[in-house]
Amino acid sequence: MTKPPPDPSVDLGPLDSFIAFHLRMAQETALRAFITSSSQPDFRPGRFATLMIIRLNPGLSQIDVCRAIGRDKSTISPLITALEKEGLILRESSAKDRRSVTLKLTPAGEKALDALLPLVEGHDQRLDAIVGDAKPELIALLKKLTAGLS
Amino acid sequence: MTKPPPDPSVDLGPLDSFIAFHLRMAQETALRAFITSSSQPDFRPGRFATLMIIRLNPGLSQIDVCRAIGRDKSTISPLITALEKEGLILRESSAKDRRSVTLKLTPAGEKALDALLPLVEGHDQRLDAIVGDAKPELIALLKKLTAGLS
DNA sequence: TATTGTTATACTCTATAACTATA
DNA sequence: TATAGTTATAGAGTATAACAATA
Repeated sequence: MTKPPPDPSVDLGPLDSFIAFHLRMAQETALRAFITSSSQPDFRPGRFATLMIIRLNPGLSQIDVCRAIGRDKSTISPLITALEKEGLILRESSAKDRRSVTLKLTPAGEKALDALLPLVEGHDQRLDAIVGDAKPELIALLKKLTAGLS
Repeated sequence: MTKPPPDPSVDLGPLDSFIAFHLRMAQETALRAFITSSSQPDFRPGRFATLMIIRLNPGLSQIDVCRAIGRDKSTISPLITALEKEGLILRESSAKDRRSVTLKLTPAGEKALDALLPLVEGHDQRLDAIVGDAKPELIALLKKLTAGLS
């Protein structure tokens, strides 16, 4: 059976006034909606975010990517390896620090990212439509939470 | 190595204006902060939410719990089994529908939940302090997202 | 036929720890 | 000593599918 939709008829008590609870519900629901709507089996938010960050910050290292998206280096390693195998990114060892690598997109990577962008934008427009004018404030609050809890 | 803190110096481009991205960052950060601060190995948000919902809605079935927290029944089953084994909840088969069970807390379950509550409240007060007056609006927006995407 | 609950299984995401190589 | 990256491994958390019992 599939995951049932949330049922507001149940009394949530204090849960209903917890930011953390609603944060989780919204995030999970949004992720699920995204996966369903994209229907691209090989396409997960982490892939997109990584490609985008590399495009915008060519030459950064893996550890920089980790910091940007808040993951450990061991989490990023296999993803980077996969993207390289698929010919979407290039790794060169850094001249300055030979422990680290510099990352950039290949032309194929640029193309792949361009193809994904409308998909992601389409999804986020659904979210935009739901929150309406409050979007800037919502994003500001979410950023404050992320920063304030780090 | 540990997960590094988010680094705002990286250019996120369009990512920075995606609700979904910040939703994910905030939720993950909040979860991590919660686990760190509670430092109760056996205590995870899902356990707390389940106990609380059963307290407030005694007599509901497992499928009702699933709907309330947006999980599949196969996800809830082992959790309910564990809570019963620990003597925190009681299951009786429903008189009305013998396929389903009715759930309620035992006295030990009430006590366990009471012990957990301050921990959870303490954590959410951290979030409250960060968002300040905007809390009601934030929760309203998150609920709208959850409802609108279901 | 549909639903409640269980179970087996698998998948995704994540981190820790131990390692190499460099700094 | 500390950091960048790899790899092996393990642990949450989740769902799908098949099933039994019941509706």
